[in-house]
This record gives sequence, C-alpha cells and structure tokens, in this order.
Amino acid sequence: MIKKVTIYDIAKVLNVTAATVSRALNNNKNISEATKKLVLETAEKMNYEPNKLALALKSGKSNNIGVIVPRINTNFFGSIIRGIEDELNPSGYHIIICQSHNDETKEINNIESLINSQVDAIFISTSSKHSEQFEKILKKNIPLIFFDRKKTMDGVSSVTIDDFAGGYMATKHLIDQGCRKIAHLASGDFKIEIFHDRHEGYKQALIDHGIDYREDYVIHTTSKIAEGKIAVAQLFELDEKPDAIFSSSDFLALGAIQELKARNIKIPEEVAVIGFANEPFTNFEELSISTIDQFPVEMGQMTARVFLEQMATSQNIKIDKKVVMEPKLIIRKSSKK
Amino acid sequence: MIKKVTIYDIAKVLNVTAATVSRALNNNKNISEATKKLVLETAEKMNYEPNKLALALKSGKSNNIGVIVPRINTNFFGSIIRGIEDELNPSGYHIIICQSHNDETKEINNIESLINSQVDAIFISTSSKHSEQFEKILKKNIPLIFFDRKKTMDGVSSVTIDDFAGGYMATKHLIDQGCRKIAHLASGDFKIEIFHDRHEGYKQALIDHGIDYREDYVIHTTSKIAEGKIAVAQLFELDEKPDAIFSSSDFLALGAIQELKARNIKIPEEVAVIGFANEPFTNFEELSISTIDQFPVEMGQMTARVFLEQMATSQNIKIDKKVVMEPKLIIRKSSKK
DNA sequence: CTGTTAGCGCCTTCAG
DNA sequence: CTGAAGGCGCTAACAG
Repeated sequence: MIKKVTIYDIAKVLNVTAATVSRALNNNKNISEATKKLVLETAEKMNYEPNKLALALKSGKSNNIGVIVPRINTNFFGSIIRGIEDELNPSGYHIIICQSHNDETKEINNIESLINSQVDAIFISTSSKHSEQFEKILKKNIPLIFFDRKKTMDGVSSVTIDDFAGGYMATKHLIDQGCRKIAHLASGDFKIEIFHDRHEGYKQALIDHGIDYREDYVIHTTSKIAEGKIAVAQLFELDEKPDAIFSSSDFLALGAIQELKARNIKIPEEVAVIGFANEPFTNFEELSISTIDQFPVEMGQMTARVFLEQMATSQNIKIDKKVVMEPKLIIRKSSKK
Repeated sequence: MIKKVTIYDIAKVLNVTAATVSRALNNNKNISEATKKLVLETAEKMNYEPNKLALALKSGKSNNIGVIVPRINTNFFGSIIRGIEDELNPSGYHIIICQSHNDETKEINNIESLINSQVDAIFISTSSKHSEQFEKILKKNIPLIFFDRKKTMDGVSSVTIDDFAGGYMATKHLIDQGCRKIAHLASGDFKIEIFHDRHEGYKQALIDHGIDYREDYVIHTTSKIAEGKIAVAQLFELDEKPDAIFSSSDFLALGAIQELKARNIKIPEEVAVIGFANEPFTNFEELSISTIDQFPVEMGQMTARVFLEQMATSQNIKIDKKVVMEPKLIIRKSSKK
C-alpha cells in the first residue's frame, strides 16, 4: 500500500510544522510569501492531495448531498439528478445516489445510511406513506428537501410542479377538443401526493365544465406500457365508451394508444389521448403524444438552488420554502382534433 | 445547532468509557452481555447514529465509490448506474455520481475531486483522449475500473461489450438481408475505443463478404436524431445510394429512418436500418428498430462485481481483469425483409 | 471484562 | 510570522 502524503510529510521535508503547511495551503494571511511558495511547490512535487474526510470530520461538513429517487434509470429522475448535479458541482458538492425501488423499507434504510454518512442534506422524491423517517432527519438537523413526490411537512422545503394544475389543464384541453367522456389512468397510489393532485385536477376540470365525474372512468394501475393496453381493454368493456383519456404517465398513454390502434379506433377523432411527463419519445414524429411537461432538469436545478440559498442565509433555521413550478401543456397529434 | 450524540455522550451517561461503548456497538466479544445490552438500549434511547466519517478517516476506507459518466440522464448510463447501485448497495457502499459532459477537462476535475473525497474506487466511462489522469489514480492506489468507454491500460480492469462483434453482427445481418451498399453512421470519435471497434467490426464484415469498403459511406457525426436526418441527406447526394445503414447509435438510426420516410423510401425494402444500444423506444411497436443490445444494467452489475471480487481477494495487488460481454443482435422491422 | 492511550489528517486557537 | 497543543468521532492495541 502506497502511503498517501499528508501535510506532515511535506512539513518534515521542509523542516517546518504541519500548521505552517496548512496555512500555506489555505491562503492564510499569517505566512510569508517565501515559505508559502516553498510549501506549494513541494506539495505539488510530492503529489500531495488534501484529504476531504479529515476536513469533513473536523468541520462536520462532508460536502456530500444524498439524493433518493425511486429508480435512477428513467428519463425523469435521471434528468432531475442531472439538474441537481449540474447546479451543485460548481459549489464543490458531490451527489450520493440511492434508489428506493418504490419500497418504503428501502427508503428508510437509505435515509439511515445517508445520515450515517454525514451528508449535508437529503433531497428525496419519496415513495413513503409514513413520515417518521423524515422527522428523524429533521431532528438530526439535516436539511431535507422534497422534489416531485413530496410530503407536506412544516420546516421542510419542497420543489414540485403544480400537479393539480397539470391534471386540470390536461383535462380541460380534452374538454376543449369537444370530449365529454374522459377517462383517467392513474399510474400510482393516491396516497402519493402527485397522483392524488393530478386526479383532483382532472375531477375539478370536469366539474367546472358541468361534466359528471364517473368512478368507472378512473383506472388505478402502474406506469407501464402493457398496463395501458389492459386499461383500455377494461374501459371498453363499459357501456359508455370514453372519448378521451388523460393518463398520469406517458408510458401508460403509449400503451393505451397502441391498444386503441389495435382496435382500429381513430386517435384523436374517436378517442383523444394525453399523457404526463413529456418523455422524449412522446415527441417522436411517429408517436406525437400530447403531454404535460414537468421540466425535470429545471426541477433538479431548483432543488439545488433552494438548498444553496438555505446554506447561504441561515445555517440553523429551518426554511420552509415551497417552490411550485408551473407545468406546461404540450399539444401534439394524439389529442389535437 | 443540535449536537449530534457521540459514543462519549452515551459513555458519560453510563459511567463507562468510550471504548466500552464502541465494543458494545461493534459486537466485540470482550464485553459482558449486561453492559452490552445496557449500552445498546441507551444508544437507542439517545438517538445515537454512528459517524461514518470518523470511521472512514480512521480506517482509510470511505465506503464510497465514485462513478463518472458523460451524462446521467440517458437510458444507457442510467441503467449502468442502476446496475452498479443495485449490486454495491447491499455491501454498504454508496455511489457518488459525476458527469463529465463529454469534456476531458471536466473529467479530470471529477477525478481530482473524487480522489480528494477518498473514494474507495473509481468506475468510469471515459470521454478522454489522454490517460495521465488515470495513471494518477493508480499511483494513489485507488482501484480503477472502466466500463463501456475504456482505455486499454495495464493493471486496470474493464467491463465492456465486444463492440467489434457488435459492429460485425449488425453489418453481417444487413448483408444476410441481401444488402450490399451498407453505410455506417458513427456517433462518436474513433479515438474512443467503442466507436473505433464498431467501425472495425463493420469493415471486417464487409471484407469477409467480398464487399468493398467505401469511405464515403461512413458518416462521422453525433448521437442525435437531427443528425441522423442530416446524415441520410448527405448519403443520398452520392451517385450510388446505399441500400442499408448501420448506425452506432439508436437515436441516429431513428433520425435516419425519419428522413428516409420523409423521402418516401421504403424501410427495410429499399434501405434497411439497424441501430445500436437497444434503447427502450426501439422496441415500441410504432418504431420497431433493429439494434444491438448492450445489457447496460448487467454491465453495471458486472463492474460492481469485478470490484467486489478484487476487494475480497487482494486489496493491494492491481488486478487486470478484462470482462468482455457478448452483445446481442435484435432483429426488428426496420431491417427484416 | 474494562480502562487508557494513541492516532487517522486536518485546522484553529494560543503562545512565542 | 511560526510552533505547540488540542480536538473532530471512532477504533485498536495495550494494560490492568
């Protein structure tokens, strides 16, 4: 094992003390230009690298941020993490990634593990139904920020889009196209706020336009192409077939479209479809699926910025900043009559 | 600031010494069941959390792995990181993510920064043309493992697919379909081994089947849909139009297909197309693009496993294990006549 | 079985 | 301007 060179090693070589070396390395004023230059040069020569761990232990600041997402290999979460990394990297922070796999137990383990690692903050898109684990983070005085899938908690910042508005504008768009029998495919549990809110937006848009809300038009399922097909099959068992579908997931919307095509149902004439997330594939010419943009990269950047501001202003006081970004309706062929 | 509770705090409460507490917490045999139980209970009561930083400083092992990729929000790299995380998490490691943005300077900064953070290993898919920065990692005795975009270096393990074979089998497939005028869209610099190798595989397949290699059939571009369109436009300026396209990127392939369709050229009858990577969208019914699967999740898992084995066997000796995974030809409508 | 001591690498008073 | 000393939280000898 090659010993790593420390400030003591370079102190010994120069017949000075480690404190002097430390001062030279840190641009401390209490040092002569001559020795400073000397130290810097030999440090370079000896291939010295500072040990952040020692610094972290001493300062209580690791410069690491823990980020927990359901899964990293999706465009949406990948983009958020990209935004976070882009924004935080210049400030010297590193991102530690954890996946919850949509499992509350794993999420709790991740949190525990990140706390032990002394991360300076935890950013999370939660899959949890409970929130004791978050109280624990706060008790340790570790800044906690929710993004996308949040829990509403005092003293905790969050960055989300207005999912209610997203659900509302998607549904209203379908109504504007002349649709009256609008089904909703929910890609997740209503205990998770985003799915709850999108559904509420859907409902409100119906009500505001004098359309009855029908429970049998709401399908609870998961964000998979295959599930979209099944959902359509289920909807078309009904006596009154829907003339539009608002899906809270683009993948689900794609599956729905495939099933509709397989049944020779014309899109958007007979059934208009709109998804949610603006996944890159929805913009492919061959697909052209209407959707709601959530601006994931920007959401990640914003999350990071909320944290940086929080650090800059008041280290100790919990800030409770709820950033709500406006989603954007993107109309494409699948719904534009 | 709420002080974090340390073993000293709980030692004080119990009127024992920190060492005793440490032993209790670490299942050391030299301790009575009684005191052990007592310590564990009060630790729980006091909301104690171990400080990994202190442990890391002491042991010289941070339990963090640095992973550098060009960009995280792509299916391919996202999937690899997912594989790495899935495999390493159970062993108590955390993944620190860095993006190089395909920029050698940023990559060097990332490496420097990860070294300072005392990561236990660096996994990288490199965008660099030089390799001094990698020598530096090795000099620090930090295990280095390349995945996908590797450099061939002694004492360094790598996990890749056989890109030559991938290029070869894609091209041979097109030949088998009766194509003779096969163009190649290269999505990256040939100084990056994967693109070099795919091109070599392409070339060799042509040679082996008595087809002349033509430089004007090789387009150097980048992995973007729009570039695929431009490339097709360029190819169709030639006197002898190609009757097939092998693209080293699925996105490029998609762009090419879109441009061919726009020109009313029949796929695959007039021009057969095959991409590379098996991006999820290539499997959509509407697209159905032939491609080469690189098994990114498995590649990530394998990378992690190579590291874990290396740790298990010999901490100090550099292992030089080159894992080459077999790519898989996936035939879909874009090339099957 | 438990306490004492030293040290991981660095920074920060406090003296000189 | 520089040196000496202590401590961040924890573990690992070495004593007792």
